[in-house]
Amino acid sequence: MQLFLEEGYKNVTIRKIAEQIEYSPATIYLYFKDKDEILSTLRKMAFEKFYEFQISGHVIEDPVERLTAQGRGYFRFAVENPGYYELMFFLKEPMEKIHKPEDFVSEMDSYEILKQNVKSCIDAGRMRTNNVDATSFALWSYVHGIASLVIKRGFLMPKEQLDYLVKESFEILKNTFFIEK
Amino acid sequence: MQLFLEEGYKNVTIRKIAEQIEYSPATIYLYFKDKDEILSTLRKMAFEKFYEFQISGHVIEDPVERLTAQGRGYFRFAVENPGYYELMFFLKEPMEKIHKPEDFVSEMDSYEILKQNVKSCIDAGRMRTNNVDATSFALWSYVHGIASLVIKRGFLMPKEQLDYLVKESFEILKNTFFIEK
Amino acid sequence: MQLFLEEGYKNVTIRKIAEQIEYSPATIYLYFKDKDEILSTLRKMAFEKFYEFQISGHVIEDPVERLTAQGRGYFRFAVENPGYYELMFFLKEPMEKIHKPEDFVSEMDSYEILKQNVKSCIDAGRMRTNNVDATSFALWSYVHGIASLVIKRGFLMPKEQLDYLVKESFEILKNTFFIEK
Amino acid sequence: MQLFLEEGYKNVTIRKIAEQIEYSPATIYLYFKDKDEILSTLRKMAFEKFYEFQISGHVIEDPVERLTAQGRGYFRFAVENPGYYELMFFLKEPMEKIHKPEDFVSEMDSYEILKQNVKSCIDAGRMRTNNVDATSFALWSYVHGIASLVIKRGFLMPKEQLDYLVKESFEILKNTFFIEK
DNA sequence: CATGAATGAGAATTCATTCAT
DNA sequence: TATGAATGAATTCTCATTCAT
Repeated sequence: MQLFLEEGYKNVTIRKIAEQIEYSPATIYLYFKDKDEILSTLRKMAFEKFYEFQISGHVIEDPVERLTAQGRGYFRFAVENPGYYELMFFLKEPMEKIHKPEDFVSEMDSYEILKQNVKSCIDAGRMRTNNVDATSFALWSYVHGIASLVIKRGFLMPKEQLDYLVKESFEILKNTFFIEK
Repeated sequence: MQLFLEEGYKNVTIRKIAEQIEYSPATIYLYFKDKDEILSTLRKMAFEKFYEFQISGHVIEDPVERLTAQGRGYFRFAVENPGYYELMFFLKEPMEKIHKPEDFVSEMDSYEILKQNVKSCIDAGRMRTNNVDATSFALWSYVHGIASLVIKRGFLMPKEQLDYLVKESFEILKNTFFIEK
Repeated sequence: MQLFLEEGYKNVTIRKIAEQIEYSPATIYLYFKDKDEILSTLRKMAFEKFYEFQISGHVIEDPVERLTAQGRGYFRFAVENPGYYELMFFLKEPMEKIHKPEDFVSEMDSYEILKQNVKSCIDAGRMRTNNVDATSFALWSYVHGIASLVIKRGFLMPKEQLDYLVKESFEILKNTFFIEK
Repeated sequence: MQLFLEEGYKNVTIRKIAEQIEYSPATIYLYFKDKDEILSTLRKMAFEKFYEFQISGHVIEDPVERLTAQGRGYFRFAVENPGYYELMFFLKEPMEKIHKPEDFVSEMDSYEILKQNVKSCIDAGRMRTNNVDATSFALWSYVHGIASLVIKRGFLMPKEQLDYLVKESFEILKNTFFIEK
């Protein structure tokens, strides 16, 4: 994982992994069937770590606050762990061969939490929208979009400007989607 | 480019390019320094094609309609040309070595159009927000987020459901950001 | 052996053997010095099984019938157990290192039976030849040749044609070598 | 080929070939698609060399002499070039993937010559048999059997004894199949 | 302007074997 | 008697790149 995070997908080779962990390449095959299984495992780990981040705000009473916390957590996870995020949402490779539904469990789990939180907000009359599914998808898209641009296009502008735009975007999000108490 | 779009990034090799264009691999090096330069050029081409798509709605009078057209065009471009979109926004490779500002001209050009359109809408009192930069970034994020999820995560749900969520998300976007005439 | 017969020489690996017998690879080395010793043992087993096949017609009174039965048995064994036959007569591998005479005991035993049967036939004045050794070798060659061609080159022609040629070849063998009663 | 003949099939690796020819392994792939294509080519070469051997007695007038010459040529080729013979008749490997009929042309060509020669002998009333196909197959089997035993089992007895048995076997062959002038 | 011929570096994977426990 | 853990040495194959011509 370290290798992946520091050197990027293309540099994750069996040999480099072996070097890193100070074992022989052959040893790796005692624990993983092939390279895909390694990547697939890393992906699962990333989603699990992500899930923990996502449920951390679960205890917050106020639904809007709770949803906001989840969004904030989502964004922070993404920008603080761009490697994980890459693994989770950008990488095509390990996916192509592995379509075992179980591999997408935690991905869907996180999405479920989002939907529950959205539902709470709508039930509490705190959102301008009333369609749980659509709103959840919209919010996910929004935050995922911001995170993606920051990660992949952040270098196009100075950090301060980017931070400002992100902050304001979240402000807009709040103002446009939510109804103040 | 054809090779890239049809076979995906991983299958774009110098040899296959040479075969496709019916020249020898060595010849390619007369026109491009290395593979990165090829990818970088393809990237530029993708952005140029994208720019044309983006500018096509330029003549529309009504600012909201114009902005909406741009958004629609953006989304359609993305889902109809996932190969180009990959090249533009997901691929890390050719970026890493080349940071010549000129390579980002058309990317920024498209962004400028967006900002102009947003400004027109705000000036016409048709948006709930009033910060041009932030709103532009927010809208970009939103649409980019939807497109990204469709492209990279679309297989997680049936097509009809996905289409429905996308449609509703755009509806929400319209309702939350814009003020009806 | 099962592994050998079902998957062919190339697929007999220590690991697969270990899996099959539900022991660890290391355990195998408690019983066999190395892989060659395993193959060599299998070879011996093949020859033993072959030997049983060969003596089965031992009780037949008439010497020609007895010899014919042995030949028929030989051929049937070969085509019905091409795996064993491969192990016995085509495989070079285990031979190269091991030249212990004891490994060839049963091979020679079968050959002895052949010689005895040939001798009985000659003594009974039923063969056109009178040199026991040479005739035995000639018959062995003949039948081994047919079997080899069937096993290794059978795919070159339709099964019916092959069957026909084999049948006729044996007919010729009978007519040319033996004297009718 | 040299490598094959001297070190045997199992030792023919791309790397060793590269070493032998003093080129890099990669270069080999410029001329051959993969290892199978190399082996397949070697096989074809072996059959071509074999064919020349087979055809060499073609000018002999007397049919029995001609057929005998072919048989002698066959046997000599086999024992003098056991490597080639292995490649042609014992090796399973390269065959499995390649079943292009053209690869068996020269194999069949040699067989055709045999059949013609047998036919001449039968027509000349010089054989005890009268079925061209069956007799050809029988003769092929016989000689192939002798050759195979010599190549693969020759070490089981002293050379002189083996030579004696071979000589006598051919004598028997002559006496049992042919009719003296 | 074009390429034939070549390769160094590296990729994933497999296997027989060892040895401390 | 058994093995978990490990590996050195191979294996086939691919790719971007070079350079004399």
